[in-house]
Parts: sequence; C-alpha cells; structure tokens
Amino acid sequence: MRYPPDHKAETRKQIVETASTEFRAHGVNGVGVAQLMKSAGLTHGGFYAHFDSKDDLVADAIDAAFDQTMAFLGEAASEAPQRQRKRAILHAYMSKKHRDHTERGCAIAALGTDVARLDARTRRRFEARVDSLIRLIAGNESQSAREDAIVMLATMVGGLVLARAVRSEALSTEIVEAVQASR
Amino acid sequence: MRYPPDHKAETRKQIVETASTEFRAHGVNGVGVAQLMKSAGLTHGGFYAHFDSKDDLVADAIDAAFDQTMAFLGEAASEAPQRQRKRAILHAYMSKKHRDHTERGCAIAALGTDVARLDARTRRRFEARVDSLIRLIAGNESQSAREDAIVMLATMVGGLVLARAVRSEALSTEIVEAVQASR
DNA sequence: TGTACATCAGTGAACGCGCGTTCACTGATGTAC
DNA sequence: TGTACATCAGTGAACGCGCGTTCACTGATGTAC
Repeated sequence: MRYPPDHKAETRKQIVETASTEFRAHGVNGVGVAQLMKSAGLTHGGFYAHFDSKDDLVADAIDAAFDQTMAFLGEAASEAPQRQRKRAILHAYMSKKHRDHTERGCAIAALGTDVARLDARTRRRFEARVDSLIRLIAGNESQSAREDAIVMLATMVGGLVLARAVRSEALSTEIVEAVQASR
Repeated sequence: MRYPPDHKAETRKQIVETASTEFRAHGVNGVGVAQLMKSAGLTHGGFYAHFDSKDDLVADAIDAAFDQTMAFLGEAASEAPQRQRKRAILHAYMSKKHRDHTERGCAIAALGTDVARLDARTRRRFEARVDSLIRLIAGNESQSAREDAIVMLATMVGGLVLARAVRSEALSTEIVEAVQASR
C-alpha cells in the first residue's frame, strides 16, 4: 500500500521514541529488535528499511532521551531565579519521580555503564550531548561554573544510579534526600 | 580423577574471581557461562556443579568486586590523617587508573545500571555492600558524616561513569580532575 | 477514461549463531573385603 | 596384598530458545500511455 509522503519519517520517529523508552527501561541488550518493532505496532522485518543495524538505532534513541532531559532541565532552570539556578536543576533531576521512571529519564543514569561499551561513533554523539548538558547546568561559559557543573552532574548521575540499584526504599530515599540537600 | 579435599572450593573461587573481572569489563550480559569457564581454564558443563544458575554467580562476583574496592579504599583512608580521610578516599577512587581499569574497579561504577535490573535477592546483597561502603567513607556513625559520605559516593560513582562513557580523552580528563578538585 | 505497470512501506518465514542449561559419561583415586 | 567397586570434579555433545539480520513477497496507490 502507498502511504502519505511523510509516513515513513513518522514511522521512523515512532520506532526511535519506542526504542528510547525501552532501552532506558531494560538496557540496550535487554530489548530485541522484534520486541521493539512490536511495541511500535510493526513487524520486525521492516526494521532494516529504517536503520542499518540495531547499533544505528541506539545512537538515535540516546539522542531522543537527551532531548527530553535537556528540555526538562532547561525548563526547571529558566523558571528559577539566577541565584537558585543550580539548586532548581538539582531538585528537578534528583527526585523520586525521576528515580521511579527510568524509561522517561536521563540517558546517562539509565545507560551510562552500557555506553562505555558501545562503538566510538555512538560514544562521540553521546559525549556531545553530555557536553551540552554541562553547559546547560553551568549557565555561563566561565571555567569555574563549568567545573562546578561537572561535579554536580556527576553527583546527580551517581545519586540516581545508587538510588535505583539498592533494594530498600529506606536507603534509596536516604540517597535521594542526601543529594537533594547537598546544595 | 580424585582431587585434594579443598580442590572444589578453590575452583569455585577461581570461577568467581574470573567472573568478577569479566562482568565488570563487559557487563553481566556481555559474558557467557562458556567464555567464563574457558577463562577459568575449565569447560562449560562443570559450571552447574558449583552454581545453581548464572544469576547465582553474579551475586558472588559482585561481592568479590566489593571486597577489592573496600580493601583498596580502606587502605587509602587508613594511611591519611583523620582530617584528610575523605579527600584521600576521593583521590584514590577518582583516578585515571581506576577509570582505565573497569575490570578491577568499583562494582557500582561498572555494573550500577545493570544491578537495578537484577532480582531482589541480588539487589539486597548489593545494597548491604553499598551501605558498608558508605560507612567506610563516613568514618564515624554521625548522621552528618553519613549524609556527606552518600553525596561523596554519588559524586565518585557518577564521575567515573561519565569519565568512562565519553569518547574524548580531553573531556574524560576534565571530569576526573573536576571531581578530584571538589574536595 | 481505462488499463498496465512501477513504487515502496511493511510482512513474515527463514538464516546462522550464541545463549543458559542438562546429562550421560570419564577416569584417577579412595575404600571394602 | 590384590581385586572390585564407589566417589565425584570435570568433560563435551546436545537441548530449546531468542537474538540480529536477510529476503522474496504483498498490495494499495501513483504514473504512463
């Protein structure tokens, strides 16, 4: 059957959005191409009309995740007075809601340890987004703001990884609150 | 063939040590039982004489990794004067050497995002080790020292995850140095 | 206007492969008589 | 002391399964004449 001119682009976008969610929830190795296509309402054979390989999709899915996180943190930052900019970002990021929704959250906290094992090309694209995130947190181009932003990003990412990895609600909450209170 | 009485225990230990290294380097899903047994100098069939399942091994392998990290950080802490305790731990942890040797490094930074997807039993064991690590960093039982230790652990873990995930040596080094300089 | 053909997003069977796991077997040594 | 049997860590073929990927095919619509 013939489709409208932008149909294929729409389908591709749908696959990327689905993959972005599923990869964050279950890890890159935790979801197969067939499952992904089924979640997107398609059959697995059509996948290769849109992507060269699963790895090719992974890079796009990570980008889509960063888009969400940048928009979310950008909004939190723009709503706060300049003095409380970093504090506002920290509280937006380090929340129980974010902890409990890996599938809609930060790609670094969801897939960070996986990314270190991906190919160089994907890691370069990942790095560009990490750098943008550092700039967003820093808020200006000074060296000291940048260094501080790196440390804050590290604290947020590590805090979220820890809060998600431990089993008890008590320790997990303790981690979320300790990191929140650190600024 | 018959073996000395402690032979089986020795073999088991060898498998756990190998798994601990390989899992950290390639992820839990990145190494198979057959590869693991081969690395340990055995054939894959014998695996189930030592462990109920691969998951059963994962928990032991993570424990072995924590043993290494606790010993390493404990030593760094005990060599420093009390005032510089946390600083000594931070510098021991957040180093290029640690960044470049995932396979001998901290289990949280190597497998943190994987652990969140493991079964409850393994996550409980993981959590107990995280709690020990927090106590080691804190150095005393006060609430404020504990909170501070949690934040420092989050910063170290996140910093190492970021430094390993990005592709360029320049940004990776910038992350290592920014986190080091934060105390 | 009517017919034949081209297009192409999506379908679903099939591929080779490596996975975790099972199991009948091996063979050197210890034990029983 | 010599022979028959028990032990058991480790072997390696085989299992069903899901993976990423390929490919001949479908069928609704657009285009050519």
